[in-house]
Amino acid sequence: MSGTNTKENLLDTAERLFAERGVKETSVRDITSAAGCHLASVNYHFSTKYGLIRAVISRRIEPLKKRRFELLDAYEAEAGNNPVPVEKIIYALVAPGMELYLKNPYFLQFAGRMISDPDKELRRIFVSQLDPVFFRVKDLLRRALPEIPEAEIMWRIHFTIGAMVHTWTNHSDLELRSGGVCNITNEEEMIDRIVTFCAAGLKAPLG
Amino acid sequence: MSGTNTKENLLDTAERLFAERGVKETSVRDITSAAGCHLASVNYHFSTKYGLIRAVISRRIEPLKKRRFELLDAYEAEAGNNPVPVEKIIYALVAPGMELYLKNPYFLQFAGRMISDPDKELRRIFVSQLDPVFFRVKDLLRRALPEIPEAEIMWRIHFTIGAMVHTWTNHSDLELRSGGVCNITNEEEMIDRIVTFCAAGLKAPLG
DNA sequence: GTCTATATGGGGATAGAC
DNA sequence: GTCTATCCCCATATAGAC
Repeated sequence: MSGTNTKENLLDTAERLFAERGVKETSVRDITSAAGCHLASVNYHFSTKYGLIRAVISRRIEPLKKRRFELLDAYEAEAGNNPVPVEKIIYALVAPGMELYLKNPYFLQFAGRMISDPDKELRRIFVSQLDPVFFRVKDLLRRALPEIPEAEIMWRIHFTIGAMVHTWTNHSDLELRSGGVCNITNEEEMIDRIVTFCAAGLKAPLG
Repeated sequence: MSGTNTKENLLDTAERLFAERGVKETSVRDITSAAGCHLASVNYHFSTKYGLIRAVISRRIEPLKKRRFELLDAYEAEAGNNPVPVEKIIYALVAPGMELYLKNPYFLQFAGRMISDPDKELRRIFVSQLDPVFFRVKDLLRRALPEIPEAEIMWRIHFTIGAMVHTWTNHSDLELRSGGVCNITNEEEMIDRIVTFCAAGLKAPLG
């Protein structure tokens, strides 16, 4: 392994092993030997193991955020002065993750776990990236659902994120439990499933 | 620390530290020194660290399952030959966790993370305990929602579990994000919030 | 049952040759 | 940029005195 490939190679390998075994459970030795390069290369390219973790995350999370904002921008332009439909707002939140998941499940399996990681620094990387999306979605939903109080909207976005993340991390348990019936074959079908469930929840009259 | 108190004390302390820092991030030394007893006591009472982890889990998870079944039994008796209302089915799934969470948040913060832990053995402890509840809930929901196909029902239970678990693990991030507006003060209010959202999602016509 | 001392292994990081 | 050898720390687990 030589040249600039080493860096990408380390990022790919670390991403996969972090997803399969966990961050703490994956040693720098595991990563370098699986990547076919040498122990010191991690410290050379990323200074510390922590630096490698941060690099694995930031490589994917920025494009994800960008894609969500692009979709929301498009829907808002399309709606003109009308509120953006709830389904479209949720679609913009859910679809970019699902697209990435089907191309490469490793990152989102890993990210889904990191969102509730006890390590505050690591969790903050995700939470702070999700913040702008959260508030944009909240403002759009307030216009679409004027009869639901703001606090309730925020809770319901929280539940939506929970349903989405649980799918990244745990859909294979459901596949097992259902005897293979509940599997992710079709991207749009899967996105629709989440959007239908969460949009109905978001619109629900107060209990 | 002497007598049988040591064992309970170790379980309580481990539960708290596992929730606050994570399992892998908490050493046996951390636990014993916080509990005020000595390093070897963990191996004496639980053989290994892994044995302690299993003991922490099984102490809470069995009563939780029992409570869910009790509620479902009561609702089913009450309904007679009619289907149990969707809201009550979801209530039985969600309420026992929320009750425990407000008495002692540590276990469910920890459990919520373990549900997607890469360690298959640990994850299986939860998944296998949740299995009977899952299938019971599924069967009751099929009767309550005959127009929704079984696979779709299972996906929607999966989303419900995601919303519930995300609340155990991440509601404090939402509290922060919302400037303290979204907090868990009232138990019944919080349960209603989840039940209203998820019941609407479960009943949603196919998209 | 409790505690000390210690065995044994694996971890991250670095110095310095190439 | 790459690789070896090594430093040093912290982990789990155990032997054996009390």
